[in-house]
Amino acid sequence: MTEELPVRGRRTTLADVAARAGVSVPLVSIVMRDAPGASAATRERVRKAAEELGYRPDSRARMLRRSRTRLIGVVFGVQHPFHGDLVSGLYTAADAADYELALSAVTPGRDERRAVASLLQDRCEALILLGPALPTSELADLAARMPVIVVARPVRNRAVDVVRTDDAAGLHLAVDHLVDLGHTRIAHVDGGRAPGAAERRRGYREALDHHGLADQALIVPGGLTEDDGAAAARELIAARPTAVTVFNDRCATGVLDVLRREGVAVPGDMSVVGFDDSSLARLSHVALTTVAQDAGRITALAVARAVARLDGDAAADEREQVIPPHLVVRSTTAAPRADLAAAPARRVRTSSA
Amino acid sequence: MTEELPVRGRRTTLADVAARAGVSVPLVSIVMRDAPGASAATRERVRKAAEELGYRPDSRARMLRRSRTRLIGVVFGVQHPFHGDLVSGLYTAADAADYELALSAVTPGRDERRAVASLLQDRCEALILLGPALPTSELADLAARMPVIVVARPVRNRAVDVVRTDDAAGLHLAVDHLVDLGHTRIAHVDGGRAPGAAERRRGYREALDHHGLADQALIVPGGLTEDDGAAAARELIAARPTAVTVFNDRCATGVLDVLRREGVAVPGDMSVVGFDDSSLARLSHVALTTVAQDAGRITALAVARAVARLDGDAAADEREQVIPPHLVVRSTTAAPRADLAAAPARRVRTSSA
DNA sequence: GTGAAAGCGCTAACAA
DNA sequence: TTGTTAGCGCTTTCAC
Repeated sequence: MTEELPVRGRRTTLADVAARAGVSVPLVSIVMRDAPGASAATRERVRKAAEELGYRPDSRARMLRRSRTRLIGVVFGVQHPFHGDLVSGLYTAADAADYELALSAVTPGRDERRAVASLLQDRCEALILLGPALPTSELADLAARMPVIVVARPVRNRAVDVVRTDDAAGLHLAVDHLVDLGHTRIAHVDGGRAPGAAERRRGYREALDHHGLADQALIVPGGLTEDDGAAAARELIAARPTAVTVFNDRCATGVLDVLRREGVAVPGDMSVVGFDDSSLARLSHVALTTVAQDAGRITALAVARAVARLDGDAAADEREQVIPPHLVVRSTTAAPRADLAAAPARRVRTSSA
Repeated sequence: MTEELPVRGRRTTLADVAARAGVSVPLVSIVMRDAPGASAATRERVRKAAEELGYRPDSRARMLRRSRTRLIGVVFGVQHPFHGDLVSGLYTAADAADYELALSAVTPGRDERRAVASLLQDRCEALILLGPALPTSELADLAARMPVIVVARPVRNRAVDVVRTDDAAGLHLAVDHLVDLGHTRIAHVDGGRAPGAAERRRGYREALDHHGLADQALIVPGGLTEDDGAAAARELIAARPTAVTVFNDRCATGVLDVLRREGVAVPGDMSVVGFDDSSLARLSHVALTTVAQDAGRITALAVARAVARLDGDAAADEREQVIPPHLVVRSTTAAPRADLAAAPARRVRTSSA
């Protein structure tokens, strides 16, 4: 308790603790690491000395000396809310596996290459990249040096491991749900060239096809942001499907906002389904029906895979792990109104009374 | 270009490069650091060897050897969008000052204490804490060990440096703007115990007072999230001010959404001002009038202060740097409707036609 | 301009 | 159980 905080200046080292406890340096090391090879009495004394000096081990020196650093590098986008969920999960998983995480952010002024380079200098043993935009060839080059786990982006290359949500299955869930409610004219606002967008488009088409609705397919160009959704909403208002699946929750929020402002009731006149189950979707006043990615499972698998590669296990395993999403039904989906279900598009304006 | 990527396994070291170039290890070190003391010819040869081997310096060994690590630790909240802007700015500023950043995230499962502890082990020379919730006493303890710069939270303790937006001034700007437009009944949705909330409340009161509107003050309990705003909106609908200043943009978004859904036109029936100028506010379909924090300036000053403390400069300077915000006028504020400006509250429902 | 020797803080291997 | 010796990859004297 009486941690006598050392003045700013030279750090307290093992040698300081050793001197104070009257033992050798390696013995202190043994005690600090809880390694076998010291008597209970010594441990006691050493711990006390360390506490009194406010000693903190130097992870750099430790990693330098050990052959292993037990350090996993993580590249994430500082703007992307879902990456926040993933980073949280990664910490938990790494902790359980007794690994440390080194975070490196991608920002408007710092690209992925720089983010990766700094992690290489830090001597990370493996890299976990969240939704990277790097070309496959560079990912493969990296993977030649160290285990690389790509999260939330499909990569066709056997050198890297991939953990991602089954995006196509997610759209099947969404479309099936809407069809169950009685919808037949279901549009899709896509994500352009964003990671996962192609799979979601494909899932949408497949699902419509599966229900014999292929000729009703309508794909509206969208994107990742609320603004993209807002723009897409204007097209939706013209085309008037009774339901729409949207690339992600942010985009869906933009859709919702414009729809409502233009007098199109949701879900009365149009049902909307998002993707991600981000905090946006959960907001009580938004209450967006959405496809949830299992961030906890994805991150656990990503770390597990990194650890397996490092330990040399499972080297022949499947390279890609595709995690099924699940549907979270909230308040933006409902059965189509009787007069809309079959009839062609018409202009509708609901009084909210 | 022909970077012959070494197989996974032992890292390439200075010794490898030295052997390949046919020189000694220290000489390679000199070349890699661009330090004086090597002939042009040697530099050329060494660089070539390093490139061919794909050599990357080991930052841990380097920091261990140098007395200085030139490493600044940053604690940020992975959920908070504004922290993303700040982290971006910090990277830029650190880069310019030739410092590295070590990021440590606060997540639902990882508290500030842990985040700080890991940075201490990494031998950071200074700590920048974004909106920390740690008690002042702990901040002071930390500051006894190393320079601590707190961003976006006022701290009454001479041991730590603080860089923050002038929250009170921000509310003056907002209220002045609304008064200029002709509003007299201006409410405030507050941020509860969030960092900065008290100052914003105070600024709101002061500004009203300054305009002789103190008796019109109405503070509605709010919070940081959209949901908090949604809840507050219900109270606003009952009280019917003609304008409202809201703790932050997220909360303001919740307010906006509920107001509009309940048929209260913005800015027709009620003007709304946010705080932060987050990406939310900038969205074209939201177009929120808001008080902008100068993230670039805040982060530049935070890094500059950390560097100054480390270099021993300016040790006697002011401990707290308060940055003036500025108002960004968008589309959620306008003059009050003639019948609302003076008249007491009444129920209004606008047809959007 | 270049190389040899020492040491940052720590841990692994061995000896006592 | 404990101490001694060596060395991780790098930078810093200090000779040559």
